[in-house]
Amino acid sequence: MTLGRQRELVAQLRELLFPATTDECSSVKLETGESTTRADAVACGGRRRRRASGKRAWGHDDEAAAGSNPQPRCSKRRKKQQSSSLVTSTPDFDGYQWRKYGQKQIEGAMYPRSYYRCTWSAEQGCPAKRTVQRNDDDIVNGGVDGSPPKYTVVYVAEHTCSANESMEAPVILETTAVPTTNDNRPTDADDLENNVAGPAFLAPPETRHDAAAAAVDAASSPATTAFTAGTESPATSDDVTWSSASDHVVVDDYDSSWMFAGAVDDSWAPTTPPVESSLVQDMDDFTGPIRSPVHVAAGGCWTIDPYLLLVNEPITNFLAGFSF
DNA sequence: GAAATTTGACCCAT
DNA sequence: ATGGGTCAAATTTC
Repeated sequence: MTLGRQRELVAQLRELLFPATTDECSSVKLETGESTTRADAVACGGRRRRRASGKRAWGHDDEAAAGSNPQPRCSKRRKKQQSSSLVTSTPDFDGYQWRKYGQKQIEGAMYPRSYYRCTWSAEQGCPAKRTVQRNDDDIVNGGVDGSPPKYTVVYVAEHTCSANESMEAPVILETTAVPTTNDNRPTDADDLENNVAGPAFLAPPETRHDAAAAAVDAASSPATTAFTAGTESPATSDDVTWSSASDHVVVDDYDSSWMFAGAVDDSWAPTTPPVESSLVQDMDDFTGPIRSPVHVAAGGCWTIDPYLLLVNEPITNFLAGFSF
């Protein structure tokens, strides 16, 4: 593979992983499409729904809701809005913090679709949303060969939230469990911790708990574990079995896991041999966030360090995990 | 008690 | 009429 080709693939990957950071960081969206939303539809009379058989008396709800929701829903027509989608086995690791606001069983789909909006949608009016749905073919591919389940993630609208935690902190694209102590890391890694994944981005305990479920979920891959901070797992872990093989970092060329595992290891300890199992934390022992230096600041946006991507060769294998 | 998630109802586009 | 997206009360979790 030529360097140029690799860079091209890196650019594509960046688009996939940061579909919302389009202004400075990207200009192309892969697999773009149209989706609908009411969130930013035209202003109108502000009609509000009323439950026919509410679980609670409504009476005051119109006023209360109007007070809590400064931008009452008022659309008469859904506005077409551009979206981008990708297929990934690690849907959580997109660098933003999301709050789930709904889940629905989709007609003809085996798994429900989860709806998320930016955590800062209320505070900052960020319109970004996404849906996550596990692919149907997981029942065939995921359960037999041990490959992680794939999720189709559709992003709608771009983040307008300012330089808050979601941007200051990078994507936690970690797929390996790394001790949170600094003992095993060089100074530059410490800097990365402080600057890239500072305390501001540490997920609240409950979120980390959910992320742990995601980790277990992603751990269905024989080679890796996954973890994130700030997002919750769209998948349930009840259909996942924990693999003890995750105790070891193994570069897996099947999906994205290989990249982050290997890349992280190389960057966190550039002068040392590949991480040993002793450096990898058992999920059972995991108590803190996992940080990844895979993403670096570039032009005000968080992006992927091309070097780290190029550390490992089989990038095409990784990219094959996405749908183009 | 606060925050996040769950879940059934509601609403709109097709 | 129906499917999909959203709301918001109830529930769960910490």
